Amino acid sequence: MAEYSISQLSKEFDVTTRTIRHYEELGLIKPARRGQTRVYSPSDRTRLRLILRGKRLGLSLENSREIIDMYEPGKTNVEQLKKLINAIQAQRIKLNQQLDDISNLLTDLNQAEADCIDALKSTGQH
Amino acid sequence: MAEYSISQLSKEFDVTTRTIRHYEELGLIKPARRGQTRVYSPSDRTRLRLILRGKRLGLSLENSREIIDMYEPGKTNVEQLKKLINAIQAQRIKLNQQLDDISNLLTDLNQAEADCIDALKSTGQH
DNA sequence: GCACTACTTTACGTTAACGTAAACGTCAGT
DNA sequence: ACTGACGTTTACGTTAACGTAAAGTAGTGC
Repeated sequence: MAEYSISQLSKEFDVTTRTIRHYEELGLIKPARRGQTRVYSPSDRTRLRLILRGKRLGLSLENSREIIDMYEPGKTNVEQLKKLINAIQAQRIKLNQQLDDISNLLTDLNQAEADCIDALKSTGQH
Repeated sequence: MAEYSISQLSKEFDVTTRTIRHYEELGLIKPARRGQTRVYSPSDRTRLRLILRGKRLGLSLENSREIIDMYEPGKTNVEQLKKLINAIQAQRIKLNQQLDDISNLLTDLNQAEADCIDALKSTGQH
């Protein structure tokens, strides 16, 4: 019914509730409240997903906030938009660098694995 | 002549000398010494490159050390080799996840940028 | 009514990855 | 002999991203 508790999200994404509250302290998520209890909307859930994706990519939470905020039009200020486009471009460059890194690392891993397998073979064992 | 000073490497890779020494404290690089001065070989330089690549991918230094150590045959112990192959496989899974993340993020960025440009157009400005 | 469970706030603790400062050695140039 | 430029060690400081413990609230089952 498009509504989540903190422990539900915590289980779904395998993070502690402390972590989720921490993101709120930093202003990354702003769940509604029923009484004093946090109530998360699908949109809140999406933000959490994006934050965690950012983490997997090695972004800081501050960095993730900026990126996530790009998706929300909000400020229709021209200068703001131009800044955003620049930020997007910068981010794209970083990501392409990461793609390159990953590609190289994968190649290296293949090589390392092949070496391992060779070494295993030469021991006569399996 | 296949030999580098700490400041040379620091400039080449745009990190501080403190950072390079820190990696040595953690046992990630073991440069030779001329007197008490550090002397880096091409192999040391490569290790540094790999560490920094790991950083860009969001790996911990500890994590990077493990990966880098995969490249050096060294232990021809069968169990060791099998453990390495497993580690490599795990790493590969993480990297493929990252590839997915990046691909998604790039798509999102394209969308965000398109939205920005649309917003700019509608203001009549350029 | 009482235990249980899930939620809350407050606040100090911890770890990784360096930053930064102090105090010193060594060699090249003037 | 003095001044930089570059190197060294030692050691405390800092920031991000939570962990962890304490103490309280609020509904649910029996």
